[in-house]
Amino acid sequence: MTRDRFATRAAIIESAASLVAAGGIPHLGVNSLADAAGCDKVLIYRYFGGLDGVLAALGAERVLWPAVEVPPENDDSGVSLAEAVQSLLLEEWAALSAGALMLQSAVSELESSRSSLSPATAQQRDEQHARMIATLKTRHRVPPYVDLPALVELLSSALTLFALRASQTHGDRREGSPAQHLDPATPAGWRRIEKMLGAITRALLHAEHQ
Amino acid sequence: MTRDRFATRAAIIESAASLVAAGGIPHLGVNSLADAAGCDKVLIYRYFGGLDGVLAALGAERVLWPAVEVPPENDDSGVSLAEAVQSLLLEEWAALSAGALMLQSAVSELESSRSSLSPATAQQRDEQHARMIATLKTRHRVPPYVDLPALVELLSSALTLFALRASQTHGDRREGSPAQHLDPATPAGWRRIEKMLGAITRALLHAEHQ
DNA sequence: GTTGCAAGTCACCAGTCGGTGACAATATCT
DNA sequence: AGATATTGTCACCGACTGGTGACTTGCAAC
Repeated sequence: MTRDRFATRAAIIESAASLVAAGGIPHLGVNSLADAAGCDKVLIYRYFGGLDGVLAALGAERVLWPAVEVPPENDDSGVSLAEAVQSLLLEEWAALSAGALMLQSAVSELESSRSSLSPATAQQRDEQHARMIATLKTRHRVPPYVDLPALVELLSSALTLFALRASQTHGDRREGSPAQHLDPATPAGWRRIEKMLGAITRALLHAEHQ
Repeated sequence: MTRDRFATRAAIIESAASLVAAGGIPHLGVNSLADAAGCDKVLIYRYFGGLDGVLAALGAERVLWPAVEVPPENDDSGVSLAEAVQSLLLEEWAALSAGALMLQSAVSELESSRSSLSPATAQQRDEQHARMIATLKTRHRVPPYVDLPALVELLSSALTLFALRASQTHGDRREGSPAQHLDPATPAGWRRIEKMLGAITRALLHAEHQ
């Protein structure tokens, strides 16, 4: 072992990230973390003061909420505000679904055993949405009667829950679903959700509407 | 102790319900459950085969998802389809927020440590939504171009996530939120969400639209 | 009453958890 | 070189976990 404090510190955080991504925060323990990082568990207490310190450091230097970027420079090239909002939300959903650590940190907000990751996640999400709305407002005219932050928050929450549920149903599709039933984890079901998303944004954000 | 198998069985399930409601499924253990139920833990294995059996029994005989009822008999008395959908969703949200066991079982769907409560929750939710849509369709004319199940699923998911997040933020409001920020756990923020909900249902479900 | 079976209790197992003190090895500075 | 402070290792602690076998208590049928 190279006696390098920064290196082992980084190894601990790295291992914590992958362990959390794999099994969730409740399954993260001092022993397993030290084992995965290839160091002794006493170093976790020395460097971070305990597991919670590791999670705090993890939240401080990792991306816990997808940072979607508004596509550059085609300000008014035919793309409407409704389409822009929809595509941003779908991008956020895709990035969230693909990032196991993001998914787990999103779940950590909801668990009764709170961790230091939860506030970091909430803050990153808020900042990201604020940035998204700010750039949208500079590039499109937002009708004054529509509450864009509320709309984004509502739709983003719905998509987030879909992503969380989908991440837990791996092939164990439940049968007996009536034809009427809609399952976002199914391609057909997801297409309906996408269509509904488009319908909502179009109905609310098109200027000719009320 | 009254040597009554059914009584102790019921006591175990009852204690399991309150323990889960209080601390979540991950905090439910054989020892604590037996202690709370006032019986020996070996009975848990004898009667249910283990903790998972208790959770399965719990899911089978408890309400894990609010069963909101369509208000009776005022079919066309001025209440529009949009208003009906909105009020049903708000009722569902209120019932979900008030039921600790419901909240915890909803979280259990998202945890990596799956339990036998998750499928029961999902099934109850599906059935409830299907019933809600069915009665809505009999009492109101639903425009053919609108996918009512998808709309309900999307809005219900958003409200569910709001309820889950709110149940975990007990007074530890985070500061430094910009004026632009929207927090559903705040009265003002929640009012904006409600308004947005109304705007969406109205924009999509009013016949004169599109 | 006496017998038999189910209900309930107790003691214990092996394993894991988080956490700590004493110690060895290495790097750094004089 | 030697002295010192830091980095890493090891062994151990008490507490708790899920789980099981051997036991005692009580009800109910005979």
